[in-house]
Amino acid sequence: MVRTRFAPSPTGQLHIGGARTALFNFLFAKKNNGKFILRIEDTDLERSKIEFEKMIIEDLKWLGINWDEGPDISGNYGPYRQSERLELYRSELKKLIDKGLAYECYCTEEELEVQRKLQLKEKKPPIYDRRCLNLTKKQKEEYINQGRRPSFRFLVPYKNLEYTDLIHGLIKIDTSLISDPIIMKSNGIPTYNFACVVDDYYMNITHVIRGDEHLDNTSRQILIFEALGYKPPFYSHIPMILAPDRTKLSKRHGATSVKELKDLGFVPEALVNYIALLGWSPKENREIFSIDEIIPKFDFDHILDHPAVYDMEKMKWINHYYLSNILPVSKIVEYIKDFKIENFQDSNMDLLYKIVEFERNRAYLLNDFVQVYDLIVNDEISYDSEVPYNDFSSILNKIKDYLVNIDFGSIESIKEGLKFTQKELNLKTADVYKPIRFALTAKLEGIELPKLLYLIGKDKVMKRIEKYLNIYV
RNA sequence: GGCCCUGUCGUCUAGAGGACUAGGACACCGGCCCUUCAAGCCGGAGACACGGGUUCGAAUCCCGUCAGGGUCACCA
Repeated sequence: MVRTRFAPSPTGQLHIGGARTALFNFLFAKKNNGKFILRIEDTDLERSKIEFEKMIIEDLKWLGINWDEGPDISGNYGPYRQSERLELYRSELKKLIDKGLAYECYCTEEELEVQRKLQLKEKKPPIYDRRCLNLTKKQKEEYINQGRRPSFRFLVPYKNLEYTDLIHGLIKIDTSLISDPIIMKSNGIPTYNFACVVDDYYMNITHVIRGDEHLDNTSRQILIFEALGYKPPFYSHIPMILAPDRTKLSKRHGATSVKELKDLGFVPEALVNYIALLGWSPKENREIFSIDEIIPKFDFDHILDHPAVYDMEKMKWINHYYLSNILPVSKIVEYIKDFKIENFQDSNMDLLYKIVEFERNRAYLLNDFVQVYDLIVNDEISYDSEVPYNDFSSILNKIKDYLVNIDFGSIESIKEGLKFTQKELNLKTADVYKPIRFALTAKLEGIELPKLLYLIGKDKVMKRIEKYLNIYV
């Protein structure tokens, strides 16, 4: 039985890269009728916050990536928070100590830092020199008397290690180049590389799918698996997602967390579709897939092994496609209500539905609907005095006389009315449309004018035009 | 600096030695539609990092160079 896991540390919001890692783990598990596990790696006491865990869980659920076992669901391999598994790590550490494969280290962080800098300065790789490996009992006592608490290091066996990564293929490493990693901190909390191994083993994880940045950790982890006498899982290191400047994605690159993207007006179906296509592609020339359509197609053969730069424009296009072609109007309305929309009253539900119907073919983000909503509901229009369009007044004075007589019953009748007006006044379409739109919204572009008029209604249309005419006499 | 990973249009990618005049999508440019702005439809431009091999034949295999990324924490 295939078992995969997504193991975020709750030290921040769910990142687009993390979301994709979760997605791939989810897809692979589902494809193989396996289980997908959510494990919280909260061994960093300083930075881990329960709020972040909640946010990550919320974002994952919003995306439609659901797990079979996790901190909020019972399972046979729990608990699913590392902070609740401390006893296990300690007993596993003891096994290593008994085998002579882990040793106490009394070096302080400051001492290690000094040594590291020295090595780097001499252009040497910063590797721990094992100075604490053969400490006598007396030396240890002295350190303890000084008030030092030991951390534990894993004794790396020097050899040529080979393993197969499901995406990169055969990987060879000379382990003598690896520093003995600290596996248990002096505060009694395990370190990532240790807790991860212990949990992957005890949770029966068969496939570890994670970002390329963990490739170097893998050799350490396999070594620990072997030292414990456990069989390591299969590893798949998926390429990283890079910012447009080809560096690691970070805050300074703008919206990169799922929450931010959600607040920008992206819809989960589109987001999932887009991130699935970053680093993976199906055989067909197709761009639009629902998560359920991807599951049977998903395989490691089509995961790329080079990083992908993420492109907000394409993400927007996919969002636009879902808004205009895929999602039902009711679903979009639901998302909009969930979205930040000020002064919304349930009595305007009908209006919202109409806006979605009329505007979906133009909208790229949910925010586009909200803007139209505001345009229609808000009668306080602030015309930018800088805009030199006061000359609309004379035309508008003529147009309004025709406008009063137009039948606002349907979009078609409005269209006809406008055409009639335009012909009577011997004007171009633009010369009729632009002034009306500007008087109504203080903008020169947007939703189709007849639709705008229909949604605002004749009364308000006439009032707004009068108001405009009063300002620009 | 050591080690590891990677290099196809600006970006995401198709490509598993001959089907490649290198295909698709976003963005870009042009046209059509509508005598508004868009959307939509049609078309255009645009890439195998470089240099050596191997082979009858290389985007595809090998080596080197260059370039990018990752990593070397009592962070994960």
